[in-house]
Amino acid sequence: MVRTAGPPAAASRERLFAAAAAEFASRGYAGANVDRIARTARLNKAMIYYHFKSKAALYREILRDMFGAVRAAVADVETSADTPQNKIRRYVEAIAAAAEARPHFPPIWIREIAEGGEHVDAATLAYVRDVVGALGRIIEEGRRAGTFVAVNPLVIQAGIIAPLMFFLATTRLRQKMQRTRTVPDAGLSRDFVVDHIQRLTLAQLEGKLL
Amino acid sequence: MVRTAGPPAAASRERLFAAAAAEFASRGYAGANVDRIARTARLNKAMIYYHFKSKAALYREILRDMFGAVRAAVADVETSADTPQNKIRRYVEAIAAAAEARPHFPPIWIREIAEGGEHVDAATLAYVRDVVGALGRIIEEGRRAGTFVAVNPLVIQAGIIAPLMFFLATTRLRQKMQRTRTVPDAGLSRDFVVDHIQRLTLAQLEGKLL
DNA sequence: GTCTATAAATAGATAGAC
DNA sequence: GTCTATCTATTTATAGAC
Repeated sequence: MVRTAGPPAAASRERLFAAAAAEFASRGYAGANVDRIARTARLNKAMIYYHFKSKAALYREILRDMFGAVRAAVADVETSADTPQNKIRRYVEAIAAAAEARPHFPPIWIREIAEGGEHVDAATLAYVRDVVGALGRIIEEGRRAGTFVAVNPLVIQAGIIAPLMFFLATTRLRQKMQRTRTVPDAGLSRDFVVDHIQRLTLAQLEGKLL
Repeated sequence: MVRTAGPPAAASRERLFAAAAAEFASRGYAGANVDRIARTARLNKAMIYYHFKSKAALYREILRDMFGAVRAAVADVETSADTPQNKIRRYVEAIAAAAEARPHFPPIWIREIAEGGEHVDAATLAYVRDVVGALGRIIEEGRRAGTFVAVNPLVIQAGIIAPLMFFLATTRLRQKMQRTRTVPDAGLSRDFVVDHIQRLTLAQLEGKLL
C-alpha cells in the first residue's frame, strides 16, 4: 500500500496525545485548554473529540499510559532473579527511567497527589496498587532473607517517589530561584539524585536509622 | 463599643480568605471558582473583588501567608541557642506545624512545585529563599562544629519537604487506595512520619549513608 | 479524517442600587 | 459593606460540509 504525501492519519492521534500530555503537565487538568492542545498538534479542536471522547477521557488515557509503564517496569524488576537490595536499586531506577521517558510524568503525578487522585479511574488505581504491591513483595523477600527489617511499604514508596518527582518536576523552579544565586545547584544531577534515593531507601530497609 | 447582631464586617474578609484557601487547595488555581468561594463564605462574588483586587491577588495573598509563617517559624529555630542536630529536628517540626495549622498548605505547595512556581511573586519567593537560607546556615554551623558533613541544602530541603508534604497531602488518596485493603496504613501517624523524616535528615547530614 | 462555524455553558470581573 | 444584575471573555463540545 502506497502512502500519500500528507502526514499519515495515524500520526495525528499520537500528536494530540503528546500535545495533551505537555499541556496537562504545565497547566493541570483544569488549566489545560483543548484548543491549545489541538493547535500544538497542528490540528483542529474537533479532532480531539473525534479521536477521544472528551477532555476528561483524554486525560485518563494519559494517566493510564503513565502508570501502566511504571507497573510493567516494576513487575520486571520484581520477578527477576536478583538480591532484594539490587531489586530495590533497580526499582528506584525503573521508576526514574519511566518518568524521564515522559517529561509530563512528574508534574502530572504530583498534581494528582495534591488532588487526592481526583481524576484517577479504577483501571489506573489498580496499576498504582500493583506498583506498591510489587514493592511490598520485594521488601517481604528481603525481610525473610534477614537483610531487611519490617517496614510499611507506603513509607518506603513515599520516600522514593516524593524526592524523585520533586527533583524531576522542579527543574524550572530551581532555575528560577537561582537567578539570584542564593543557593548553589551544582552537583544536583539526575544520577546523583537517583543514587542518593537508592542509598536512603536501603538505609531505611536495612534498619540503619534506628 | 457594642457589637451589632449580624456577623461583624471584619470577619467577612477572613471568611473569604479561608474559603479561598480551601478552594485553591482542592482544585488548584485554574480550577478554583470565585463564585464557589463566595458562596462557601456565605457572601457574594462581588465581595471578593471588594476585599481583594482579583482572583490572582487573592491567591498570592494566601501564598504569602503560607510562606511567611514558615519563614518566621524557621527563623526562630535558626537563631535559638541549641545544637545543630536539635535545630534540624526543630526545623522539620516547625515546617510540619506550620503546614498542619493550614490544611490548604500541602496541596497548594505541591501544586506550585508542579507548576514551577507559576504564581509565586517576588515577595513570596524571597520568603522561600530565606527558609532555604536558614537551613543552609544551620548545616554550615553543624559542619563547622564537625558534626555534619557538607551537603547541598537543596538536597536536604527536598528530602524534608517532599515526603512531609506528600504525607500530609495524601490523606484522602491513601484512604481511597485502602478501600480495597491492599496496603496497610497502620502506624502511619503524623508523629511517626515527622520522627522518620528527622532521622532520615540527620542520617544524611551526619554522613551515615556513604 | 479533517475542517469551519457555532452552540451552550461557565467563569472572571464590574456597575450600580441599597 | 453587601447585594443583584449583567457584561464580556473563555472554553468545552457538537453539527455539518468536504
